[in-house]
Amino acid sequence: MATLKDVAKLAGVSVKTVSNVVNGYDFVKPENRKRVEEALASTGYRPNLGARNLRRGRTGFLGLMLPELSIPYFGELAGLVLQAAQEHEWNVLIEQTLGTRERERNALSALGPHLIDGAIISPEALHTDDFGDLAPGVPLVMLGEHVVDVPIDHVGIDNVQAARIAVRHLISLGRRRIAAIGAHPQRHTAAQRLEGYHFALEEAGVAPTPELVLPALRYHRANGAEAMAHLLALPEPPDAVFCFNDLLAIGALRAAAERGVQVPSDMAIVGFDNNEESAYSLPSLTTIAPDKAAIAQAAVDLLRRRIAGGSDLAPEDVQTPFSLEIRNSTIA
Amino acid sequence: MATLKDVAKLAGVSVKTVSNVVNGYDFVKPENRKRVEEALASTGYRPNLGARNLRRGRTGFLGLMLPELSIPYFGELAGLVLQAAQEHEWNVLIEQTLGTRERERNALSALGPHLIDGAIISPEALHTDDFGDLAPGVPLVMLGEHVVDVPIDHVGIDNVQAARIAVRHLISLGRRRIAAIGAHPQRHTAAQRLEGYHFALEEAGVAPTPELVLPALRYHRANGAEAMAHLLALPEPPDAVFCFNDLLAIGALRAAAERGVQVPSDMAIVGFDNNEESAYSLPSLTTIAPDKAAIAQAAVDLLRRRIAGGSDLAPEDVQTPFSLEIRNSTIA
DNA sequence: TTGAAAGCGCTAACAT
DNA sequence: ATGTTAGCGCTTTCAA
Repeated sequence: MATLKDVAKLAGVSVKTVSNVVNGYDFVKPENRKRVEEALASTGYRPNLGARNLRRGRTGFLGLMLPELSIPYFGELAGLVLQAAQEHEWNVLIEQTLGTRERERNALSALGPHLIDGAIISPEALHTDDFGDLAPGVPLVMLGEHVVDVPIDHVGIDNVQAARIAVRHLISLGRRRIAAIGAHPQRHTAAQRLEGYHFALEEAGVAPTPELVLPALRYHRANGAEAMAHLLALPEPPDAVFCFNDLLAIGALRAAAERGVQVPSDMAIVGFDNNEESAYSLPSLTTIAPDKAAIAQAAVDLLRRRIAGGSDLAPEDVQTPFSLEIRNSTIA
Repeated sequence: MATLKDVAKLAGVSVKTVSNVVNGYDFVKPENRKRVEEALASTGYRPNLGARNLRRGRTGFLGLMLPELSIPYFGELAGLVLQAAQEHEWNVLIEQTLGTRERERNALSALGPHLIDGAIISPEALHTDDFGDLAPGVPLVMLGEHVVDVPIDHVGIDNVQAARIAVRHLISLGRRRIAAIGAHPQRHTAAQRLEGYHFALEEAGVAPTPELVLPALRYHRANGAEAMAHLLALPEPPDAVFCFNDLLAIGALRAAAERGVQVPSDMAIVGFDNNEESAYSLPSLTTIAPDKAAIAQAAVDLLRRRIAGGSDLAPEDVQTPFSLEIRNSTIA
């Protein structure tokens, strides 16, 4: 592998001149520039990024901490973050945490400042205190969950409002016995979506029914199926369900089908996330569709701002748009 | 950020001794070891990986080139590769190509030897010649597609056999008019699966019907729906379809449902990949289930072997196991 | 067992 | 406009 020195020797100039050419410094004698460019081409020179970054004091990497790539929402999001980062010549290092606090803490401290210039994190179980032993100086952007008392940048949608719109849609369809699947004692987003759910019920004058609010330990398809099975075994089952994500909804859809419950006539279902698969389920899923590209873009932009601007900037909270995607799980 | 030097000064020893402790070198005087460990702890020292790797001549990174993280198969696979790589203290750098030759070539040359120790690539459109201008010296493992005349390691399943088993399953169910969705002029795996399809028909004494073999430009849900719509418009539609991946099958499922065609009674459907979502579709999808964890593991192992052993080793071809997952899209 | 020092490839301050 | 050189933080050879 050719080094700057090799190229310099071949072109008969100093490393400085070669470095100047490589880095697009303007003031190089045309003749020298030409010789250098030829030498560059003939050696197939490629800068050693490790060395460059060592010298520059940056790494060229962004960290992306998320629960699991196999979860559609995160797979889709990660793809978009990769694209947004690529536009600024950042490579992205993905760290999977499986949503456990233990691994989230590890990831947080593993993302040392030597390895990355900044990180986008999508925590699920992290506590406020976990940010204490964090390597300082690593710019962070938090996605989704919003741990309020940690002063870092945040990108997400208005979960309360989104949930409210989802449930309002069910109410507009004449449903009154509306369940919720996905309550979770620790998760902030769960609390917000639950709040939106209650909000919508209240503004429609529907009394809340605690037995219709089901928890979900994890937000996988199996959990949704389980919860729906439970609801259908109730003396008086609901006529609609708002699921806190699409996977829960897909699971609910299956549990309903297995029991011969017709969706949407007997039971309307709304999800959250707009996974690609949700447009193809049978019936297709009505869901809240966050603008994932906007989330990825905002996260990368926020990181750039903070890497450039330093830690004295006040933490920002960017709200990205979303929409309600109406499909056949609520309207035949 | 504390450096080795800082720690050495604090502990009153040389950097060498600190380095010895950090790297687990055994022969350090217990007393010094203790002092160093204390200094390490009190400074919160973290090695600068860039510097370490610069010195060691390795980077600590693995490249992973794939079409798109939002495609479930690749999302799931990427997650498993990350896990396998983590066991050997490798970070993984993911490069998305969207399956275009252009971007696959770029990715290949971008994965310079300075950046990564080796790469796992899952090409879709790459030609043999594209490997020519490849930075040499970068150990490569190819997944899925098997460009035969490029001498690099390969991991995959026996596609011919898998397809044969899938179609044989349909035949065992009494189906005789069996379509295939996913033919593609350039893709090697498509050719193999088609071969297995023909193989199974032949050994059952079923005459092949060219009009039942449908191409798919891309392997997305929409393409499957389109192809199925085409098949159902035929004067004599098939009674079964073998789709070259699960996304095509999910699309086919939907197109069938939209036209009131009952699956599996009127039409049996088999997929390929065993995406997580396929266990939850309605009906659930019978599919070929490759052992993705085994693929990820084998790829990382092969890379380790080659990074250690050099380029003189003969290219290996590892076949990983798979199974036929029978669900309700073929048997009610 | 440990210290001193070279050097990985690069950038940039300084000198010319 | 370009050459010389220090030094980023680390590992490792050589000497002691």
